[in-house]
Amino acid sequence: MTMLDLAVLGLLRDGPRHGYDLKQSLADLGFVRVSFGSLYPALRRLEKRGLIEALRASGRRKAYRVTGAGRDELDLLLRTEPETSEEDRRFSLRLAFFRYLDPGLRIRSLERRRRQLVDRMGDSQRALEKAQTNAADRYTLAIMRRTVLTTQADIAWLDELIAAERGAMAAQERSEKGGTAWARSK
Amino acid sequence: MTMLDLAVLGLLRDGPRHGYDLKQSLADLGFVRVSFGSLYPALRRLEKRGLIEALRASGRRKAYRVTGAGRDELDLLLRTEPETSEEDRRFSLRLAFFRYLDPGLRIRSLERRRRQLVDRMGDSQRALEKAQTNAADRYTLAIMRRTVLTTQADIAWLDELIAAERGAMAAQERSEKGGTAWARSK
DNA sequence: TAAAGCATGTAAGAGGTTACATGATTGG
DNA sequence: CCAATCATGTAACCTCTTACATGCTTTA
Repeated sequence: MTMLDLAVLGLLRDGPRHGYDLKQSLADLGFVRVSFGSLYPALRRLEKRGLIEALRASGRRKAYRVTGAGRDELDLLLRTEPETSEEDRRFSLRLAFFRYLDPGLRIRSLERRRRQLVDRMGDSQRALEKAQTNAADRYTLAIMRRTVLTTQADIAWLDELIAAERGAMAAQERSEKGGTAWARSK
Repeated sequence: MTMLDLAVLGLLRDGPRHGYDLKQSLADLGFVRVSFGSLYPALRRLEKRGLIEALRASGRRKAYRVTGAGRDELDLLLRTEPETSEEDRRFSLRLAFFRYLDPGLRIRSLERRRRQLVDRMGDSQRALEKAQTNAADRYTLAIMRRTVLTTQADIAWLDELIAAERGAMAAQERSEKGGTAWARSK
């Protein structure tokens, strides 16, 4: 299951779409430039695996929708924490489809990600300090400094996200424990 | 010429290295996990193109060094501004080998990069505002906010780098215009 | 009806990953 | 001397990119 497959599956979960149309949304998800030469084969791959199915509504466009198996597979992919090697790219993708993930798992996922980033920042800072004492090349130092700064910013961003998530969950719980009618209707 | 080829060429420019050894440095350059199955073929590719050559110093290790043609190719790659599609990844790699690029071109390259990032931030901010008025999904908004924050941080980092570069260039010029002996010896 | 853009598709080539195989060297 | 690690290499498989081919639909 490639990133592209996951992205397509997630996008189709909202409702049927055809290939040409998906291309736009894929760009928004960070696939700067998905070529049709990879998009159409991806659709056929997913179809062959029974995760999506084609609806020839229009004669020209070929829309696809996710099957039950596809929904199960997407749920599984969203629940499964990715390996370290894929961590970064997968995290953004999973986040894009977080609304399909159980709220409890969302927070756990965010906290796990936070731990990873904190670990990484420790490593980066140590590497930077070591490089500084070794009087490393100016540009090498700049790259390392950037890694530290980027990771810091990412952690701060995650913290906001986690806080918002906790707030939403608390609100959800309040509404479940005998809230008013409007509160129950999420 | 892939990112990997460029990275290997740049690393070897410092001096002969063998494959197993290169793997560590490649990780530092952002190749989280280059497999030997891609590294060794890359070395053979570069050798076939005459950009590097093997020195069988030890019986066990197989060190490579860049040839004259390899140095020319690297210079060309560093001078050439990458296409938009590759911009991000290439920029970091080029920066890692900036010391091999003409100082004047360095600043131009950094400023070009800055313009790209500023453009991108404009796009991101507009996309975010539009999504906010459309009451988009919380996570979609979070991803967009992250893009804006990351780009901002990157611009700030670049500004420091540009300032440092200007400082270094000014110092260089002063030393060239009849400085003292120790200043001339760069 | 001709042009421009929409939409799907395929083929060739390149490169990456995993897994496997193999030999050399070092340390206990 | 045996195990662990160093070090190189190959094969199968998969996916991506580019380029090309093809037909439909809108609009001028």
